[in-house]
Amino acid sequence: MTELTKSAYVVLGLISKRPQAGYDIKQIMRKIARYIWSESNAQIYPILKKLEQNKLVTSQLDKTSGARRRCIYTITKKGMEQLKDWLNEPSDPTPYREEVLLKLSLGQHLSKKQLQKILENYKEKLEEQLKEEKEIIKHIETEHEKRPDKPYLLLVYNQIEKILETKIAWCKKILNHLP
Amino acid sequence: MTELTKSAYVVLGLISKRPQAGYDIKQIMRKIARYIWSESNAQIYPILKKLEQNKLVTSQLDKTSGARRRCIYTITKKGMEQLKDWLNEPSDPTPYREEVLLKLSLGQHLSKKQLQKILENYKEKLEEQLKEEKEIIKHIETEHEKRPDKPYLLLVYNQIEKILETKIAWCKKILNHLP
DNA sequence: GATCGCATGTAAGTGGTTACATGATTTA
DNA sequence: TAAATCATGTAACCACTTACATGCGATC
Repeated sequence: MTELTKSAYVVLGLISKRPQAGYDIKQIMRKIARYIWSESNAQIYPILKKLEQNKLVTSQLDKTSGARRRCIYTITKKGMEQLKDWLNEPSDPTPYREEVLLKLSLGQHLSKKQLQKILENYKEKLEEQLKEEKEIIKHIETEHEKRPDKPYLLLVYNQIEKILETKIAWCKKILNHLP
Repeated sequence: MTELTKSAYVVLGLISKRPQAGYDIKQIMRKIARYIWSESNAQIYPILKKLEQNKLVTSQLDKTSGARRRCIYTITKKGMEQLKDWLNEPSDPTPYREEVLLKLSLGQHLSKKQLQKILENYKEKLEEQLKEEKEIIKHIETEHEKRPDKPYLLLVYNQIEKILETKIAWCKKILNHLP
C-alpha cells in the first residue's frame, strides 16, 4: 500500500463524497474549509495525479455541452478501502502553535498598552472568524439537506465554534486584568 | 533589517529571557513548550548562527570548571529592538488543522462503533495532555517565583487549559449522541 | 474585443523533519 | 567500563507556498 500524506487523504476524502475536479477541491478549501484545511494548486494537482497512478481514483474529461476542459475524479474501490484504513488509524491532537501566545509569553518586554493592543487585535480577528463560522453552519443546515455528511459537518463546526468562543472569552477575561 | 522566521523569533525570545545554549532551548521545547512550539536541532543550531551573524545575539564559550563545551548566547541591544518590533506586529490566529475533525467530517464512511473508538482515543489523549498541562502550571507557580515572565506564562497556559477542557467537553457531549 | 472567472498546471524556493555523526562527561 | 546524558552539528529528504504561465468560455 502506498503511503499518502495527510493532504492526499484530505483530497481523497473530498472525492469520496462525490466525483470532483481539482478546481472544485480548491474552491471547497477556499470557501468552506478555510480555517480547517487549505492546500495550494501546486499541491492539489500533483496529488490528483498520484492518486490516479495508484489507482485510488479514476478520471474522465467532462464532455457536457460546450463545457471547459474539466477533469473529474472518482474514487475507486481500492481508494475507498485505503481511505477507510486511514480513518481508522488513531490520530494525535495537533500541536497548538498560536503565535499570539508566543508573544504573550514575552509580555515582560511590552507595556500594558502594547499588550492590550495585541490582544484586542487578536480578539477582533477571532470574532470575525466566529461570524464567518456561523454563516458556514447556517449554510450547512439549509443547503445540505439530505446529504449524508451533514450531521458530521455540523459536529465538526460545533467544535470549531466552541473553541473560538473559548478563546474570545479568554481574551475578554485577561484584558480586564493584565499584569 | 533582516527578515527572520517565526522559529527564529522564538529562539531569540527564549534568549531574551536569559542567556542560553542551543541545548537549553531544545530542552525547554521538549519539556515545557511541547504542545505550543517545538523545533529540531537541525533548525535550532543554524538559527543561532544566523542570529549571531546578524548581531542580534553574541556568543561565549562556557568556561566554568570542567564543563562540557557549551556555547552560550546573549541577546544584544539590536536583537532586543528587533524582537520588540516583532512582538508589536499584529498576528493572525493560527489555522486549525485538527486531524480528528477531518476524519469526523468523513464519518459517513464509518460505523458508529468505529467513530466511537476514534473519539474515545482522541479524548484520552486530550485528557493526558491536560494532566501534563496542569503539572506545568504547578511548576510555573512554584518554581518561577520572582521571574518576570511568570504572570505571562500563567496567562498562556490558562488559554491552553481552557481549550483542552473545551475539546474534552465536546468529546463527551458528542459521544453521547452520535448520528 | 477586453476582461473576468473557470480550469489546469509548474519552477523555484522555504521551512521543516528524520536520522545520523561526533565526542565529551557523568553515573551505574 | 558500559551506558546514559550533555552538547553540537549536518545531509538528505519532504511538504508546502508563492508566483507565475496558459488557455478557454462567458460576460460587459
